[in-house]
Order: sequence, then C-alpha cells, then structure tokens
Amino acid sequence: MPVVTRIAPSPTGDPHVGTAYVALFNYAFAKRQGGRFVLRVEDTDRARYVAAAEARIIDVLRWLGLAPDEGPGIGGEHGPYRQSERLAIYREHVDRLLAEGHAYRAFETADELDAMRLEQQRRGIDPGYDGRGRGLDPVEQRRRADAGEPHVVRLRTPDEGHTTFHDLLRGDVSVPNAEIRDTVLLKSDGYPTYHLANVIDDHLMGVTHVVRAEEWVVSTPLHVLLYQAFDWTPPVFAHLPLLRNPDANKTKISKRKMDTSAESYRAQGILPEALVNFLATMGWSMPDGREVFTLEEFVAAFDLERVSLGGPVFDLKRLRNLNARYLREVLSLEAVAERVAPWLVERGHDPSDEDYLLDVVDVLRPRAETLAELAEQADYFYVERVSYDADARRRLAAGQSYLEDLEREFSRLEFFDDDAIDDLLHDYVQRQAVPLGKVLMPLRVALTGTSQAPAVVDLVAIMGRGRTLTRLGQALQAIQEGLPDDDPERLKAEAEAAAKAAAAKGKRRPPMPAERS
RNA sequence: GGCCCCUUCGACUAGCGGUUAGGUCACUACCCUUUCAAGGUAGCGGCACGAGUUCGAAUCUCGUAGGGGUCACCA
Repeated sequence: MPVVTRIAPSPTGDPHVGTAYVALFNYAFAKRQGGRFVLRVEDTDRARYVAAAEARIIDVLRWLGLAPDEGPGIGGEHGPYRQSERLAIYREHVDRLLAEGHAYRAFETADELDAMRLEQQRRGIDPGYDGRGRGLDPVEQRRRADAGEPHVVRLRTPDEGHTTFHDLLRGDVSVPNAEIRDTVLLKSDGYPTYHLANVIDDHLMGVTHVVRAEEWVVSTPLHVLLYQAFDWTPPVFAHLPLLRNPDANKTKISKRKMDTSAESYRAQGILPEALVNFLATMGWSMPDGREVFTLEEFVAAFDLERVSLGGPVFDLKRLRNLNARYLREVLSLEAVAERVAPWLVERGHDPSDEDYLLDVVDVLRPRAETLAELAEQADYFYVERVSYDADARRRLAAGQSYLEDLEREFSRLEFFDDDAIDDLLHDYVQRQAVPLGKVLMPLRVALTGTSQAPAVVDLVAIMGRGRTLTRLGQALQAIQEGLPDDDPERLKAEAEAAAKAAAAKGKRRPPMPAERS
C-alpha cells in the first residue's frame, strides 16, 4: 500500500511557518517512501475563514518546492479537497454514528454551556461537557431536530478505562477516558469540527500516516475512538515537536512573539532553499552530520525516526546565517544574480547589464545575509549620485586634496583594470608618503557614500572609469559647496533626518518581487 | 489545576552501555586586511537533579524538579 501523507492547514490568515514545517516533513516522508502528499484545506470555521488564504498557502508551498500531489486546484482521485465542499459526506457519516448509537444530538445552548462551566469552576472540578445530553431519548432527539431546534452532534465516549494509541516517535500514549469528553462532531451550523472531518477525510483519502504537530497528541485518543466507532483502521500517528518562540520558556511559536509568516521571510529576501534547509534541521539531523543540504538530499535521507522531540527554538540568527551561506557558498554567482535582479528592479534600478550585475553581486554577496540586504547595498552601484551621511562628509572633507589628485590620475590611466588601479593607488600613496587608508577611505566614500563598503580597487574596477570620475567630480563639488565638519548645526539636522528616514523605512513593508517562480 | 508529552553547551543538534561528550550558529580573542564583511586559527560553554540496574551510564528503570501542550459549536 502506497504511503499517503497530508498537510491540512486552516485558511485563516498568513501562511504560517509551522505549516511549512509540518508540510516539509510530510512531503519528505511521502516522497521518500514513493508515496503521495495531499493538501486538504480545513475551512470548517466560517468565523475565521479568509478567502485569499488558500491560494497563499499553495503559493508558499510551491515557493518552497513542496507542491502537493493532490489538493484543491490540483486535482486527485479523492476530492473535493476543501472540507466546506464535503459537507454531505460528513452528514452521511454522522447519520451512521447516530443510527448506531455512537453519537447523539445535544441541544444545550451556548449560555447553558457557559453556565455549566461556571458551575464547574465554582465547585473546583475539571471543566468540560458533562454528558448531560446523553440520556435524551433518540426518538425525542429526532423530533426536536426535525422541528428545527438548533443542536450539535456529540460523540458518546466511554467514562472508564483508557484509550491508547501508538505514536511512531513516542511509543504508546495512553489517556484516561474520563479525560475524553463527549466532543462535538457536528456544529449547529452543519459544519463538522476538526475531529470529525479529519478522521473521515484521512480515511476516505487513504492517508496512511498522520504526521502533525504535537499539539494534537492529547486529542488523538478521541480520534482513535472515532475510528473505532466507524470500524476503521486508524493510520500511523507521528507527532512532530512544536516550533518554539525564542523566549525564556520556549512557548509554542506565536505571531505575538515573533514573525510566523512564511511570506514575510520571503519578503525579507530569505531564499526558499535556506528556509527549507533551516526547517529541516528543526528536530531533525542528517545521519552524516551535514548541515547544509538541499530538499532533494533531505528527502533522500529522511527518516521519521531521526526526529528528536525537544521543542526547537526558531532562531532567526541561524536562519539568516544559513541564508547567507546559500548566498555566498551554495548558489552560483549567476543564480544569486538572477535572484537579486527583481529586487533591484523593485528599487528602481536597471540590472540588465549582466556583466556589471555579476561583478556587483560577486563583491557584495559576502556582505549580505538576505536578498533584501544585497539589493540595498547594491544601490550605490546603480544610483546616479550617492548621498553622504555625516560620517561620510567628514571623511570627504579630510581627503579633498587626494580626491583631486586621484581624479586627475584616473582620467589619465591607460588601462583601467584591477592591476593598473592597484598600482596607481600604491604609487600615489608612496609619492605622498601617507598611509594607504588615508587616501582610500575618502575615495571609498566618494564612490559609495559610505565608509563600509568593498575593497576600493574592486569598487573602482567595477564602476569603471566613467562612474569613478563622475563620483569623484560629484564628491569634489559637494566638498566645495561646503559640506562641513565645521557646521555642527547642519550636521545635526542631517543626522536627525537620516534617523527619521531609517525609522520610516523600517516600518514600511519590504517589497516582495516575484522570484524563481 | 487535571491529563499528556518533553529534558545534552545561550540556540540547533550528534550520541542509541565503555567517547578527552563531537559539529553548527551565537559570543570572545588572534590572524589576514585600505573600511565593513567574508575567510582562517583558537577559546568559552552542556549531559536538570536524586536513586536504582550494571564491572561500567548522557545512553536503561523509577522518582523529583523544570518546561511545553491540552482541557471550545478553533483548527
């Protein structure tokens, strides 16, 4: 029997990294076993439903390379794959449970249930549905339902004994039946709850392995009870550890405490390869200890039993570091250039000169952790003129005479290549008898507007004679117009403006160009 | 609080009875160096605790502690 796994997200908002994480492991397990990976949309909560969410989830899965074999908009033999389109199926199965006495209709109102909980709280007993509707005569249940009285359908659960299931990762897990309430299967709006829909769909869709997050462990016995009621064989269960916040207690990953949106990482210039690689190291490791590997390598080596159970903290620093490694080591120069190009366009640049782009990326990629940072630093290679911050102004003013000399020297330089530029610079400082840095820093600032930039020789060589001379001219003009380190008022105003601009920029949502579609 | 699960450096992890407890990120120092990075070298730092089993426990058992999850007509 072929392995079938599934990812069953609820379309309620931003595609969650936790969804991507569980999808990754389901995908890898299915592919490794030569099986199928199914996407099922659990849209049974009308209140939290977000129409656009489904498409965004599919988009994120594709971006990560985790395209499902079956799912809404994809097709497959077991559709429909949206639970809202399977209502008749649930209805039919609920009728069967009702007929066989495994379930009953309960007519308590929300107010009544609230009162019940309050009372339980007051008396200090465990809260939860107490089974008060169980005793109602089935004929009476039917009559009231037919009369249009609002009701839910609940599972009749045993009061004594234990229900046990086998978790592939933790062994047998046993829960006292007294802890398992007569849970709602069908809501009063006719929609199924997760518990009911998930069991029916997994069975009907032929899901062989339910690989999901740890938060489902305690409700799995309830699902087992449902499988028993239907007289179905349950699938194999494996519960993955929960991704955690980087807070002191390592609580379950949450939007409040960190960025949980997969799209957001994409928008920050995190590569899908890096995100997948990072997620794969959450609770899992390569047998040979490799830490950088592709999705294909992950699938080839994947083994559910290597999953470790301690909840892994989602550490941004590690993600960014991994992304940086992809940028400078894993991907080819051409590949990185291809990825950044849309980001440059987004910033208003024209990256169509491929050789220039390659040079720019080559020199910048050891200095950037994300595509966004790379693109941002590339600005000074593409803008018409750079602007100088306060520090840059000081350095320019200090180097005025050198810049004048260099402008002349560069304009006379016959072969404008790396070696020639290097020789020129060294000859010049020797003649002037000044330290190299004293000359190079003003030049660097003139070319880029900032003191933190690649090697000057690289900058000059990449920018070429034309750009170099233009920048030098602009810098000298700026100096003449009085860019003062002698005017504290003006410097202060500049600093404030820069701080304000930086703050505004930080707030703006970063662009997300289409890349690697 | 009841129930369930978990527990190796700050973080991610290797380890599955005998290891100087290994690697990666982060951090620190040094080297390289025209700045910033990158790179190189080194360092810091861990088996939660207590019993038991065993010739021998990070590895097996039990207990304690700590952490997490869950107790909805949400998934």
